[in-house]
Amino acid sequence: MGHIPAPPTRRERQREATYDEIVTVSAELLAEGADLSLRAVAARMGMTAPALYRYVADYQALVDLVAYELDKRATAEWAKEAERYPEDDPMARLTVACCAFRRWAIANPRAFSLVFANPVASHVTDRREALTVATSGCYLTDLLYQVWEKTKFPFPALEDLDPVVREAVQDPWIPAETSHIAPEDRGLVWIYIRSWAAVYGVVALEATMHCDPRVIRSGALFKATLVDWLPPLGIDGRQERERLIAILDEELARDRDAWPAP
Amino acid sequence: MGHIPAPPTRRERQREATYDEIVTVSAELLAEGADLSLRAVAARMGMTAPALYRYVADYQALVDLVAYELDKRATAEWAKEAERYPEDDPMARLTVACCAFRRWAIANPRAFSLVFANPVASHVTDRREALTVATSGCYLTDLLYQVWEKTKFPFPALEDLDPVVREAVQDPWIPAETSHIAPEDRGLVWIYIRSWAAVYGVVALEATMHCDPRVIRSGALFKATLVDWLPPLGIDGRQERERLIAILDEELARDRDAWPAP
DNA sequence: GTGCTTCGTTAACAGTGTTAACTCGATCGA
DNA sequence: TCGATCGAGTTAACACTGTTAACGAAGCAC
Repeated sequence: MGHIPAPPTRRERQREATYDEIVTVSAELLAEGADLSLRAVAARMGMTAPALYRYVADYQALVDLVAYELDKRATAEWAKEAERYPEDDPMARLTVACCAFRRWAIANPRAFSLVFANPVASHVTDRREALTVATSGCYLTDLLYQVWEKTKFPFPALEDLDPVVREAVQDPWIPAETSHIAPEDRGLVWIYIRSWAAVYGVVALEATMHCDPRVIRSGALFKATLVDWLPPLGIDGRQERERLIAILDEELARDRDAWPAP
Repeated sequence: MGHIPAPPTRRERQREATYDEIVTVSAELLAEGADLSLRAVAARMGMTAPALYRYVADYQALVDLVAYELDKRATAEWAKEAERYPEDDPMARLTVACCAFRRWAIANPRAFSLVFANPVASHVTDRREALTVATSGCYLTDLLYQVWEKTKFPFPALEDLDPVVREAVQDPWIPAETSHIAPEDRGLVWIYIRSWAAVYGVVALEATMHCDPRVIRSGALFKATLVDWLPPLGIDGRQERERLIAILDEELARDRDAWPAP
């Protein structure tokens, strides 16, 4: 009891730093369009490939590690962008965060594939569990919860849900903090899932380029998808609606400036 | 003039058969959970790997070939299912086809990734062009067109569209037959794109398992997404709506029976 | 039959993940 | 402080991958 959290010894700090370098180097490789390989990562770190086995069990573990950390770093990026708007304006923050997510995905398609399109093999429970703590999911759903606290938008009652879904929202296996949601309000989780499916869909379509490049540049598809979600999230008033659309447009304009011309 | 279409010589037939075997064998490999490799394909065909270079330029070409053909075969599958409903009932056919698409994606996640999540590199025009003739896209959009012919559901006027989008729908780079759509009706293509994004999103989420398995089994997320699209497609009447939902439920029930228990 | 083309072979190279055996240095207990 | 221990890293090797080059053996055309 009263344990001091064990001051990290020198070796532990070194080890932690190595882990950090692994994911940083991996991110570099992905950004350069190369593909992630143990040997490439090791080489760029000035090591030989087998040395990496001191840090990851196998290649898949490397991928998982990098995916998890990239998700974390990307989320920090979005959160920072979102903080341009005040804490008591979660809807603005959510809008900005979604745009930042999309921007990140399109700028780093390989990283996106790694984190969000990396097929989860049948029942490898480790990877499932890793998914349920994904930083990005928790961040976005938390923002959505804050929106709900303000607008109290409607969500389906538990008894209106498909029984299986009811069970799923009561004991969710998704990356979201749900412990603070009252049991009778768990229908809210269904909104989490549905809205995530919507933005995930467009972003995946755009990031993998399975979409007209001009449509991607314009951002119109993404915008339309987000705008459709305003009423269900309790944004009814014309004024508030237009305020958010303005924020959205502003973010999308930033993208067009940032990306190179085709 | 009056050319007989050059009767396929023996060699040509042989070659065609070899191509067929390549994609069949590739499909087998993917279905078994193995990953697509030149050597594995060649071995299973009783050949050595370099021999495949007589048929494909390199590995990426193999992937593209297999992706294109799998898409074609899968589409034929969906179309066959859809034909259980009469030709003058395109909405029923579309519903069934979407369910068949989802069923196929979840049953063959690797094939799905190959065809629909395979990132198309920056501006390799060949692959872009291949995408614009994808059989599945043409089939589904054609069904959607038939629905429009019946219900005349509304679509945005050209001048209401983002200028870039307007250009995109007038000269579309998407897998859809658009030549028969009157120029002033090209706003319809925007519906093509948006509805495709919606179903693609859910199916991608489910096929890559980035989703609660129970939600996948229940089919509720997919159902909700499709149901949301009924009104925009001109399905307003309660009767017609319930008829289609019944069809939808029936298809989803089939899935639950077909898949193994978790 | 003589050429030419096409299909397939073997051999080899560079790259991948992965394991085993080994070295060197830091850390810790006596 | 000495000696044991553990941990990070090495090299060598194996079984894979895509890919090229050089070669052989069929089929087809004249």
